[in-house]
Amino acid sequence: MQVCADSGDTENCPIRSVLANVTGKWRMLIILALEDGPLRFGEVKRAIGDVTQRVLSENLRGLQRDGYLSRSVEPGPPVAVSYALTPLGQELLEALKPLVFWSHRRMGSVKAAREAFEQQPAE
Amino acid sequence: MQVCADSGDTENCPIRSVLANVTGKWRMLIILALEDGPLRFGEVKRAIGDVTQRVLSENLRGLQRDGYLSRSVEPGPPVAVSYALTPLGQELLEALKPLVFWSHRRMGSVKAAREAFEQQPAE
DNA sequence: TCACTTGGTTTGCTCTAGGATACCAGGGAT
DNA sequence: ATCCCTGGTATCCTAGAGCAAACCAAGTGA
Repeated sequence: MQVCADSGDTENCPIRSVLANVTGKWRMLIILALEDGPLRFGEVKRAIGDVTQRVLSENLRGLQRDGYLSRSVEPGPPVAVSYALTPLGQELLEALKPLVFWSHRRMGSVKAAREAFEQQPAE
Repeated sequence: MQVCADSGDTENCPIRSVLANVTGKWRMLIILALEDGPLRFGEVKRAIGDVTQRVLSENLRGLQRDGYLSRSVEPGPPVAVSYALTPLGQELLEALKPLVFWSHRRMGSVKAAREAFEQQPAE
């Protein structure tokens, strides 16, 4: 495969320089939330549920910075700010899907492994 | 798609309960390093490059806990401990590949977006 | 004038992943 | 006796992600 994981070439390792910014507790959730079209700030917040405004706006800015989503302000009476996936963000979403589907199918196996491991730290 | 990202149902959200443990700075790298067969502790460390023993053994334990890899000790004169992907771990690797390939192809776009964003915080 | 909405920012805290360094145990080799 | 090899563990510390709660600004409506 030869993807990296070798030599401390952090700068040119796609995992370290790209994927590291997709991890974190919220970013994947935000990208998935935007799958079906643009959402406003409050809608994203409601979709995810338990994220604070500060953390959400931080993460949105981070995703915008990496080019995954765009931010547009429509200055109606109550200022409306909406976020949408860019083409790059949609590509990322597609690349992400196999992983998301897999985790959905295998969640049970992982939880079982977890419990099994907890019970026998013997040996 | 309907994968979660809605309602604070953390427990049954595959992203939060499964994928959150694959993130972190080292775990993907470890899984990729083990793609071509079992490796011993020192070999994993050398493959990744700049990880401390403490952090590496923590992460290996975490991946073992979730059932992605197995640990086997062969008590030769210098004790040899080797790690290998389990079938579950290999499935995870397959699900991970599209994302890894994508990040490899698009690393340039992401870096460009990053630079463009830094230069115009105007407006 | 005051309260309410949306979409934030600011301050200050906590919690945990990760980092540096040292030590340990079993068995060589010298 | 002493030092090296393996694969760790023990301690202590730092930095950054995330949290809570307050504040802010523009506009609306009563």
